[in-house]
Amino acid sequence: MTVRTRIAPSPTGAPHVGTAYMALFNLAFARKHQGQMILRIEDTDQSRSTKESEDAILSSLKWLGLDWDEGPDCGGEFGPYRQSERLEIYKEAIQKLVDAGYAYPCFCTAERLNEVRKKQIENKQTPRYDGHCLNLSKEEIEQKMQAGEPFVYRLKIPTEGSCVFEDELRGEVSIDWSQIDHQIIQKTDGFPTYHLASIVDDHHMKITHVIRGEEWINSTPKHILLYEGLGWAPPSFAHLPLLRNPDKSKLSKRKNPTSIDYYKDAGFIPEAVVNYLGMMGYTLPDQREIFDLEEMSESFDIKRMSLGGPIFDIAKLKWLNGRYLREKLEPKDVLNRLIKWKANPEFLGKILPLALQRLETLSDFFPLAQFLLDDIPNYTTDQLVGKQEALEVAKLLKIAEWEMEKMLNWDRNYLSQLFQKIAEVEELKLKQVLPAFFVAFSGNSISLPLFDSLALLGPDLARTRLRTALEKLSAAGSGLSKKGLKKLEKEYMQKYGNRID
RNA sequence: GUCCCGUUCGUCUAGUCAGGUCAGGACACCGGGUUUUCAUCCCGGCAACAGGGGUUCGAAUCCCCUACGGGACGCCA
Repeated sequence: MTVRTRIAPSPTGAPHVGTAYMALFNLAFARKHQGQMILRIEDTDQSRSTKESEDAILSSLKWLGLDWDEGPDCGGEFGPYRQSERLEIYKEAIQKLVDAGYAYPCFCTAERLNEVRKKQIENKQTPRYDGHCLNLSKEEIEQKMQAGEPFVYRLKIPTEGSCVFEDELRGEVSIDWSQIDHQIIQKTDGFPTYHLASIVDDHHMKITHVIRGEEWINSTPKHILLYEGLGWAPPSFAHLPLLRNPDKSKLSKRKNPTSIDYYKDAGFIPEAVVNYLGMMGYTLPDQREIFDLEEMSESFDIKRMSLGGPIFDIAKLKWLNGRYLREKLEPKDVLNRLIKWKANPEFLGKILPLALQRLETLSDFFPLAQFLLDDIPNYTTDQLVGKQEALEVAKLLKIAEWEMEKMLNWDRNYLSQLFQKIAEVEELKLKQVLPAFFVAFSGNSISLPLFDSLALLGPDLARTRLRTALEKLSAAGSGLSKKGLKKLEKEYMQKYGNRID
């Protein structure tokens, strides 16, 4: 039997290093066993999935050199590789599950479900569907469906006993069925949820080994049950540890740059990033620390994974990147990388119009442009705060961070509108709002036009700079307190609308 | 709250499966050397088996309990 693994990113945001991490290990495993890795797009959430995100994820993984054998871009024997194009297959599976008594329609409204959940939490129970629609008669179901009532399909969970499965890394895992919710497998919009779609696809795409994040352990019983209901043999499961923030929580963009694009923009080279990810939770048998995917694959043994969640340490990544630049690459290669990165006519050409009026000699150019080439510019907290109140500055920075997350398009126009809006809502003049941002983004109170610069800087570096500024304020004791942050968040939601993550 | 998973230097980890070398390496940090500065490079140092109980001649390693950390509990994935 050919080993087949997969990565299944959801195209709902920036390409995440966690996706790259999973891709790397899936790939190493597949390569070791002369198998294939496929890439499948899990776009069953119609409201959040975007083509832009899908393209960004594919191109980031390619940049890293983590390539797949079958996928939406290159096709393959078991396509299509985009779940939104496989709806008929899921419909069929759901019908099969209903017929076999493993799934049932549910007509409960969101309001009722919220209420039930609220009560359960109050009573310190695990929130779980109460089985209300399980008791509907055939006639009732038919009547409701005929009347066009919206409904979902749920998975029927055994009432007693437990699900025991084998995790390749952890051994036997046992979870009581009483802990498992009657998972929705088809939503009101007719789309399947992740759980259903992924197991149907894994089966049809002949996936033999599901290697995924630890966050999925608790839903594995649902998946096993789905396999059973469909009469299919489940693949083997291996749950890898999750990458962590320095505070040990799951890696998140609030606390750490998580976008692969950030590392690209900040001047890391793909080989070093991949190598670094490979040493998170894993060591080669001979303990060498410089290695590429091929070397890793040769000796790869998933059993060597260590299970404690590794903290993503940018300092070590930088050291490793440095070693690549001076040991693995020739100077001419470094030069080529530099050119490909930002030292090219396209990029510099975009900066030039912004700097031109400020030039007396050519030598004035690079100092002005420097902050667009830097990872993080240098400045003091005093410079950042200027003549304003430190706390006000912190609030503005935080609001901008939240607002930037809502941006669909990263261009000058949207950025300009963003700051206009903040000025308006905060009842300030734009020139009162901007000084701190000049310093946070450029390291200087005098700089190139802000919005144009930000457009060139890109969302990932921009966000990191905001976070750095906020951290500087906190370190100086003049940042937002936990309480202050909560209050600000509340005010923000009133004045600017909901936040998105 | 309930359940699941985890726990070796500050961080990444080797050693655990087949109990028996001063618990090894790397990052960071500190000190020294090379270098006109800095960086690189070289040398040295600091620093860990979460706690308790068992099993054993012997436990980081096997078993149990506790603590701590993380994750899951969505018509998200």
